[in-house]
Amino acid sequence: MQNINNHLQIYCFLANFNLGIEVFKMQKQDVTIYDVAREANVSMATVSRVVNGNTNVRKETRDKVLAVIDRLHYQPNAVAQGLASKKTTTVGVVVPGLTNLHFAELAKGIDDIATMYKYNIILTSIENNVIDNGNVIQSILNKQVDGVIYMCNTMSPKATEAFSRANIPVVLAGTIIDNDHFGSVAIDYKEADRKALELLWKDGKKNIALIVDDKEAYINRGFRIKSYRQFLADHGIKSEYIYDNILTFEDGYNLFAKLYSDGIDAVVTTKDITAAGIVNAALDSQVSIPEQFEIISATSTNIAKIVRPQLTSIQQPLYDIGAVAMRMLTKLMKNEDVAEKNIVLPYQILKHNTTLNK
Amino acid sequence: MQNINNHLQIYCFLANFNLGIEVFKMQKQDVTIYDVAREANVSMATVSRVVNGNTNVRKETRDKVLAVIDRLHYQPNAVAQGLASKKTTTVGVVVPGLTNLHFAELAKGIDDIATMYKYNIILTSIENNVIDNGNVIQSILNKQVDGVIYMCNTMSPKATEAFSRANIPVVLAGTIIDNDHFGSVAIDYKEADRKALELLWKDGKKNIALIVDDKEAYINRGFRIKSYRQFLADHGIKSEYIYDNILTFEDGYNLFAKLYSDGIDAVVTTKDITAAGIVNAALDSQVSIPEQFEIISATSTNIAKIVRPQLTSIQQPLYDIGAVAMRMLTKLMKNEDVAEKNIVLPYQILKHNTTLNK
DNA sequence: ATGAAAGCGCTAACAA
DNA sequence: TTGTTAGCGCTTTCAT
Repeated sequence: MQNINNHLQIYCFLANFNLGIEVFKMQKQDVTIYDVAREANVSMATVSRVVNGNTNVRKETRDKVLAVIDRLHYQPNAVAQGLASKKTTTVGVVVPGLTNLHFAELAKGIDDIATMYKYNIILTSIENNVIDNGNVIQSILNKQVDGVIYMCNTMSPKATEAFSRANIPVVLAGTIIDNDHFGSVAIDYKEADRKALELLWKDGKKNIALIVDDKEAYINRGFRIKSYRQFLADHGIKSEYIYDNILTFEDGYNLFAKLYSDGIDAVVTTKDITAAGIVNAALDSQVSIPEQFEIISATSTNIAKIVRPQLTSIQQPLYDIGAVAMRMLTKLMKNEDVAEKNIVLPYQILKHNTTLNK
Repeated sequence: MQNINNHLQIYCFLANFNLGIEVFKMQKQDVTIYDVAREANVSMATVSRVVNGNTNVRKETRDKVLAVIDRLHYQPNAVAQGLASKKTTTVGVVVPGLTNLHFAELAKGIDDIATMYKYNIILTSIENNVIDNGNVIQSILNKQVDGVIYMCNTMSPKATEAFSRANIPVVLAGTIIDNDHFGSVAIDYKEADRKALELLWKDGKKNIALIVDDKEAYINRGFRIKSYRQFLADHGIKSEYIYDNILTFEDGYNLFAKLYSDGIDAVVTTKDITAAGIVNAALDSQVSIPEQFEIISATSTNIAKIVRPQLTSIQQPLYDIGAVAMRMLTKLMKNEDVAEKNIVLPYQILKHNTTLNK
């Protein structure tokens, strides 16, 4: 409802814009490498060498050139550099939606390392329920990015094909996809989920459910759900409770009634924002947490510590995942050796107040 | 502390990478506009026209070219396009840190409109307490972005200078800066804060404090703080309580003790994440909200509804601000007329449970 | 409606 | 150590 209002509001504003059009005069860049060369009495090649830190330049020459660069406020045109060198020092970062902290914390790790290595980031989001026909991927590929960090849980065939044709390195960050051409940095999702489930079991909970965003995503299909079924089998539990397509705070809040009527007494959720919804719904229904109902979130952002009672969660090293993924990408982009293309980082289960056992 | 751990962890990982280097073989793009032209028996110019939707092409010719494009999987090189046309269909988005939802919700508005108009986004973050010497700004300018959305609360002289030399449109989103060369989309911060303060006053609170992130930011210095002082003057209040540099949940949590000992009974905070910290600290200190202590957040993200009691807050139309800013930017980039370069959007004060008066 | 040709600003052989 | 030159892949006049 609020979303609808938002959108109505904006369309009104957009409609009210004046649509007059002026002629656009194209103009060349004011000061180019050629100007610097002329002013410094050297060739373009020498200026280029100075700009790129090539050591084959006499110190006096270098200083002379730098002085001119400074005086003219010369700045290299990265587009021209990119065309000539076939390297753009730009990486594509593909995320599944912008409005979640999980992405933000990963992105910080990526950004810090990217900045350290002087790469710029082209950010592209593929919203969850939008069918990606590969266009957005193709669009960043056309921009000649040197590599891509991919954070979505699925990849369309078109996108896969586009990546393979582009022949640039791709590293998955905080996700796993059924494609071993890509590097990856993640945690052991299968093990982490199993530990969370055992924790709930040890607390005496019997009807434990799994709540996921997208059943078909490989990370769920291939790890979380497998882990859950293994857990059920090992404990001789017959009934399986998997709730799918739970994405937002509201989804979580609204799901609780169903969980309750299904007799569920503990859940592992994919996202802490949905866990927050469940917690609040439980409290509003006078269900006591953790005595009557336990929750563990498989993901932990700032939200996990704001919710009261504070969420027990699997704490992934989000910043590290982003940073290590980006570091791996810089190596792949420079064709340096990478010892291990599939890195598994450690995680912790932080026991707070949505579980009994401390 | 957690941050320190994070960083230690990552440095270990980075250090363990193998550093072997291979020679990098540069290769030309596989299929270019030239290949298409040859295969279709037309000139490059014609292919270019087809690619760019120029209508001056016979239908048969167009179809023939499109067939070849399809067969060869031709994709235009955006870098070459950018160099030749001096337009990159890329915009820079500058944000003050990645890890807050306030940015994320604005970014979604920006991203949606950018996608609609086929612009890519180069995302750059300027972390709060880092002195920006203009390098990150210059770096995106060198990439020849066609325009910039700027979301930080301050701008260094170097950055200002770089923008003015680059001569591209800049639109401020959700912020105000002391520079009228830029377009802007925001709400009336002065009025909104005043209304929040009056609300607290009407509830009988007498010692009302203002909590800001950065006293020197123009948006605070020129609007919020002015508004606060006017409020004090109008009510004949002598003592001014402004708390500066409160940025995180923990900052808010830790600040509460001081607020309490200073005799504060109500606050307006800049960010809802710090408000959340204050709320939790108050509850942990057995101070009842809103009876003994009231809080209004001047910003409202998803966090405002997760905190219990739910935050009373000034709800800015974040999505709209981003979307309208981006829409304005598209117009400026195409040299179209823009009726009003400084747009003020409506806001609401959402009364929830951290204030008495409903 | 189509083609020829001159750049866009830079890098990177290759020479000197 | 420095300069010459030929592109990188595309757009855009200007002819035709």
